[in-house]
Amino acid sequence: MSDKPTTIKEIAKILKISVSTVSRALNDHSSIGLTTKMRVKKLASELNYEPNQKAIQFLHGKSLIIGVILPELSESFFSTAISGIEDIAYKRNYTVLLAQSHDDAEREKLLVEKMKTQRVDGLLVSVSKTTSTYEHFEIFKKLNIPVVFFDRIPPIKDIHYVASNLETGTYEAVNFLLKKGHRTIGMINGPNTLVASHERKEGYIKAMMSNRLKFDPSLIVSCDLSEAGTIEVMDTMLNHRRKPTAIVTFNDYVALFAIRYTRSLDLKGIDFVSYANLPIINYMDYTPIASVEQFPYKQGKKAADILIDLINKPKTESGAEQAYFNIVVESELVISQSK
Amino acid sequence: MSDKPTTIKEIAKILKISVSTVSRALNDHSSIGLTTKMRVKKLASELNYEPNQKAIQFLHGKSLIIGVILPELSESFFSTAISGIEDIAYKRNYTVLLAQSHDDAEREKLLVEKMKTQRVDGLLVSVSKTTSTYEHFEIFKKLNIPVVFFDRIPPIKDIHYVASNLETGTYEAVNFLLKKGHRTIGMINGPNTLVASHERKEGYIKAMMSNRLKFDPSLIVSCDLSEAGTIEVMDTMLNHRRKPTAIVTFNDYVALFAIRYTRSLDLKGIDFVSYANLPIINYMDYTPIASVEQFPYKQGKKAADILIDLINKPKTESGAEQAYFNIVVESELVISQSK
DNA sequence: GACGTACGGACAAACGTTTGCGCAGATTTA
DNA sequence: TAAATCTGCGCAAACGTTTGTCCGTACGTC
Repeated sequence: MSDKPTTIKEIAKILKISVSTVSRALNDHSSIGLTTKMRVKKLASELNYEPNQKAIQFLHGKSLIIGVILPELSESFFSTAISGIEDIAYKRNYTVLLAQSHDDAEREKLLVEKMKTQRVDGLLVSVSKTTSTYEHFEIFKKLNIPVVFFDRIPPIKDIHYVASNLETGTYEAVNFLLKKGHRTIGMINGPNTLVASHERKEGYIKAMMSNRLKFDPSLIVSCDLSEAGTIEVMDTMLNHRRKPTAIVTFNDYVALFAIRYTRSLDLKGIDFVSYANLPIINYMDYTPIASVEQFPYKQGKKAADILIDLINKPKTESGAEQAYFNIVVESELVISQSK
Repeated sequence: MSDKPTTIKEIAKILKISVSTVSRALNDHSSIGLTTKMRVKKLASELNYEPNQKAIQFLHGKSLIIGVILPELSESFFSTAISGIEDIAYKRNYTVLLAQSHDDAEREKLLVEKMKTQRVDGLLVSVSKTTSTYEHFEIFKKLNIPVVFFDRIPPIKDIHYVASNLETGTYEAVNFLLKKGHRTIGMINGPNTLVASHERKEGYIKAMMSNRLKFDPSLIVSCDLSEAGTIEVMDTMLNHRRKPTAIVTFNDYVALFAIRYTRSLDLKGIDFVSYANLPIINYMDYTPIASVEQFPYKQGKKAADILIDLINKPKTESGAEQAYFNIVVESELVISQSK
């Protein structure tokens, strides 16, 4: 009784009907009589019958598992995203096979292998910072397993991805600062290799243009995002012939470093705007006055939805043009509660 | 070629040997000749053969999946824990089926159902705050599927669990403060209903006792952990006839609230010790001088290890005494880098 | 030359489920 | 009344792998 789970066979034997009839009855197949259906369902629930998912998945050649590879599970942005991913996967009857690369390209490669071995039906990836080659994802294309990239998009063509467009939010951010009266706005940007850096820059430029202001490229500086790097570029900024009265920072960490540094210099009056990565920022004293929100939860949901859509999409005939999802979740400026 | 994955059958056909021979060859069975083994393995790797896990799992009646139900994936403590869980699961060839209850007892019940349907081999649970009945876990006992509770332990007997003992860390914390010369140490504790509050209190008392100091119960105050609540109890503390020179706070949030409040009052010289929940705390200016670390990553690893051990343990004969794992991960005081 | 004994490999069953096909009996249609 | 259609159900194959059993060949022993 409390040993092995009930199978469809046992039900068939007890009811003295065939296994196929039981199966069809449980699946409400039209060719089964109402009375038979009732009898089967009744007994099934009495015996606590649960269909063996493994058998079904095996039969259908589907695993109902989506692989998710993220750089760091403990980072707020990603753990929020995974929350969205899980919610969608759950809703659509998929299981999440979770793994983290710890921003290590080698480990990422291994994980991709593992996902292949586990025969995931689809893969959701936010590539590690150190990943520079992308052949390991090609295998999935060959196997017809959809891959959706998420947030950190590799610079290759013909891929599905979901990412936030930081241009919009940046545009709003700079606009906001201009409206507040700032005229010299600095930007601590990330490495030029990142798409995200480019978007920030574009947003900045567009905001200046649409306000008919001259764009001064020297006010945008690149930074490796470390504390030392931040301090270095802050020095550059502060010694600039046009010292900024407001600074847009690449992320909350950079903002924290920069704010701490200005305060250590007893500098006041510089307004900071950042990009929301850290929930805790709300609990702090000296924080950016506004923040570009990227909605990781929403992004995660969207990415999972697309991936599962792709999995269930009828096969494209070979040669047919494949459509690639390039979903952009618009970022948005959120102004901090004044305290 | 690039369509369906290679199967053992195809290898057999190409090599004109039987499927079983191929299987045994790949598994290094002793009854297969060396030359055959070589030929099989060579072809297998050429064809990128990967054993179909679903088929194997199905055959063995094992899913190789462990279910993990946590209250909130986006909370740092839990996302760090899941990181540890995943690392162990990965290492031991298990897959993590992840779900979050959002601290909702109803949803938790549903998830437990779902896990049963998915036929997980084991379940790892940190119960939701609102869970008050525990029958939904009984089913697993009946089905002989091990359940390991994690961090948030339900108040029932005969269960496996892994949790941290905050008493040790608290003891160290208070001791540390005493050694630093503090004699009046306050504690902002959580609701009395929580086991965790009790452990903190015990640690506090033991530290005082072992230093032959009088324990003043009025120095320990209960708090609802909100900002308003924190400020309220801080007022109580600060107006206490014995104003504390050091305060142990229930968690980092409370510490932040309290520190912010003292600074808004221009109060200096109070040392804070907290319990580590937030990684970001390291990036901040005014932080606790020390922190009781609970090692969620380590806890997660331990819990996953125990669960998988239980899964693979030979069945206990009915009637035999079942041993329950009650693992306590000691908490530990970590002193902040002086800056 | 009859025997035991390795060795290398094949055969087939089993896991639980779905599903195409076929086959009765009952009902409707011509 | 015979033929066509419908209804309800059973048979058996299939998914990929492991594993117990059996079979044939070659070798060595008495």
